[in-house]
Amino acid sequence: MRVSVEVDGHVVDVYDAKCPSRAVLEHVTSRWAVLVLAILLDGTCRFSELRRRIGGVSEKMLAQTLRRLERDGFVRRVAHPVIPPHVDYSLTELGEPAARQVAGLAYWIEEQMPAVSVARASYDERS
Amino acid sequence: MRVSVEVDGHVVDVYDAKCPSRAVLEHVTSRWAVLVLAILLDGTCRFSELRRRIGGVSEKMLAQTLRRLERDGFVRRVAHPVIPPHVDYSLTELGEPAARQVAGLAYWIEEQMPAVSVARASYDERS
DNA sequence: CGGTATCCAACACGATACTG
DNA sequence: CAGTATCGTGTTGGATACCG
Repeated sequence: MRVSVEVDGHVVDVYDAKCPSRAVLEHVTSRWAVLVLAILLDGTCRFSELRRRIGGVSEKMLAQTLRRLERDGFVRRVAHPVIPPHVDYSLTELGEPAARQVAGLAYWIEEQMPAVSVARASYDERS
Repeated sequence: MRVSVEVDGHVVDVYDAKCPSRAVLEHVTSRWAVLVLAILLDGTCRFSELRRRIGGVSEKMLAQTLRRLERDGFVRRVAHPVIPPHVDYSLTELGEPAARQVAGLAYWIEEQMPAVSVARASYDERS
């Protein structure tokens, strides 16, 4: 099963659920990954600072998100051998353009919120 | 709770879980919405054709995804009053740039898959 | 501080059956 | 054809407790 789409003169193939790139896309656009990437655009950040700035994320989910992004090569994890522990997270060369696109989408959506509200009001009225 | 990020000279604010734009972002980047938007970039499409081209999506989830995108103003639904029913889905003026960004990200990720594989191999080896 | 392990609730999702 | 309704389940995700 293949889905071919043209974007800016390029052909995009989105395969079925078993396509590996679809999994990566889901990692990057997942609930917490979007926010992690956006924050890391600001620069290196520690675990607990990420947790504080995102707000509402559990330790478990943040750790899971970070490990997945690290494994895919978007995030770099540097653990300093000190006590108490000190771990820095930052974007890799691969992660930065990803973060930029994701954050760009977030920014664009925020700009469009008035239009979205209008559309919703219109939809809800018809129903 | 506020997260400020600079992207291309703009300041992006990603608020906490109650921020309305965060919900819209999740709608647009959700599992099936990404694929629906990508396909609709190709042009108008009927319900069953969407279902066929995506592959692996249930009627329920496709309907739910389409309704959410329609309500947010990204997708236009046109029902022709004929028997058997004929319903066309297409992108709105708001939906097209959204679809372009999402599909662009999907395309970019697919390009980076070799790098992702290398990163994964490296990560898995260290563990 | 920066996690992991465990448990449990909510819900996302799919399968199936049914309808205008 | 284009859905809706209902049900069952598997995964997601939060809370809590604990560890190096």
